[in-house]
Amino acid sequence: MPAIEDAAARTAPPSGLRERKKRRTRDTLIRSALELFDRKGYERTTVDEIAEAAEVSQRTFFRYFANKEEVALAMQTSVDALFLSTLRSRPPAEAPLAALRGAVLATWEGAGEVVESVVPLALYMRTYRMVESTPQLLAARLRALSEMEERLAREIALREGLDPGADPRPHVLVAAFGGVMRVTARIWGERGEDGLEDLRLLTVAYLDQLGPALAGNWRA
Amino acid sequence: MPAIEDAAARTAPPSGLRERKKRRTRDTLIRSALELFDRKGYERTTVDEIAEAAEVSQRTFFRYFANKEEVALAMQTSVDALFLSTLRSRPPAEAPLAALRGAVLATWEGAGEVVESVVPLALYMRTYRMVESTPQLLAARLRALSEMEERLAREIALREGLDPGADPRPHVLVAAFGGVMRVTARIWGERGEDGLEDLRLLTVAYLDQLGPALAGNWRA
DNA sequence: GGCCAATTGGCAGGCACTGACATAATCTCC
DNA sequence: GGAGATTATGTCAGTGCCTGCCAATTGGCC
Repeated sequence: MPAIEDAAARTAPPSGLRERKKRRTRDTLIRSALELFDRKGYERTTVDEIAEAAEVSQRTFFRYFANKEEVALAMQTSVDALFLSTLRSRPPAEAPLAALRGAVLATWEGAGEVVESVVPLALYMRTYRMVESTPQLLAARLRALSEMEERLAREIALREGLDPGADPRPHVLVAAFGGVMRVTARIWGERGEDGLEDLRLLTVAYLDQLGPALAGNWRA
Repeated sequence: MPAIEDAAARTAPPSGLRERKKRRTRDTLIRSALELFDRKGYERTTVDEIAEAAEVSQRTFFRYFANKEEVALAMQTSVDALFLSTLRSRPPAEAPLAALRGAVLATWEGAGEVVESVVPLALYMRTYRMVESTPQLLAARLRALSEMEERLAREIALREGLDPGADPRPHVLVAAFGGVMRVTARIWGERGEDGLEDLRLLTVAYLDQLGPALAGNWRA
């Protein structure tokens, strides 16, 4: 059930009845879980409750998701996959940082559809914030992002025709980029704004500060 | 048991017998845990085994550490605290990034002592690598680093006389810096080198790539 | 309809973690 | 140096996450 398979399953047309049913079960589990989390909080929701709401056994839940965290992060995982494929389709002439920046913004354009096919967008946004404020979920999310960065670095190295094992720049760039993305996510979560548009603006503003922030002396 | 208290307890001279005994129990728990983790692996070590090795009840273990992850990361938490205080004692004239860079290197100078007072340095280094390769621990570690970054950003803002809520630069700088630190930790972990010196060299090399990596076009 | 493979449910059990209460060890003050 | 307050520890019972195992059900295919 890694992200790659999810993306494939979501992209490929559902072949038989079996596949379609699995997809439906999975989506139902996600929707049930996120609604319960939203209503009662993550920690006070048990896996049994999620399974019951989705009308499957607890055992089946764990066949779809390795653990409780995974279902909470399922939609973000989908968006991550979308981001990666968006990056791949960026014009090769773009500079690395520009490509990353462009890919984020483009992803958030199309993310709405992907999300809405499973859960209401508003619920997703509340989940996004819940992740930021729930220690266990934040930890899991950060780990997922760390794996994501590894993939991004490889992608950037590929674009630039570099060996990612030899040249540090892809890793360093992606690390800096990822760092900024996390800061904006956190700060956006702390503020009360629900809108995706606020998140976009914040991201752009912060990304544009990367250069100035690294400049030697701010007081000059 | 947050990092702040630990640092205080470790710095302040143990007042009474009670305090000394608590410190000893805590250190014994850490040592027992890290040795077991090193020998049998993190997941295959139970809290009961750790408690037994330290000759306390399981319940007592959980009075010293909120969870199994915490004891695994205890030493890194101490080093983090050392890093923060090292940063505070940096000359105010230093530019932000230079201060961070200087503080890391200085910290690793003094970290040996802090660590050795509880566990052998070699065991600590193996633990460091174990964290990188154990998903659950890595997640917890990344979360701790994220909190650390928040503190660092406040510290940088203080140095520069800025309002961290208004000026994005402290957060952005620290995020980029933290990103690079994580990349070096991961890459160092993937390679086979045990030495702290290798980690130092890698860190310096990667930090120096921050500027070039952000430059518009690498192929120019 | 009937065989094969995949999916699901039910159950038992391990392990992390918590609340409640009793016991034992330190501390304080006289 | 002992009584009483304070704090640390142990024991026990219980909850919830997660897994292995086997039986039952369901969809794919001839």
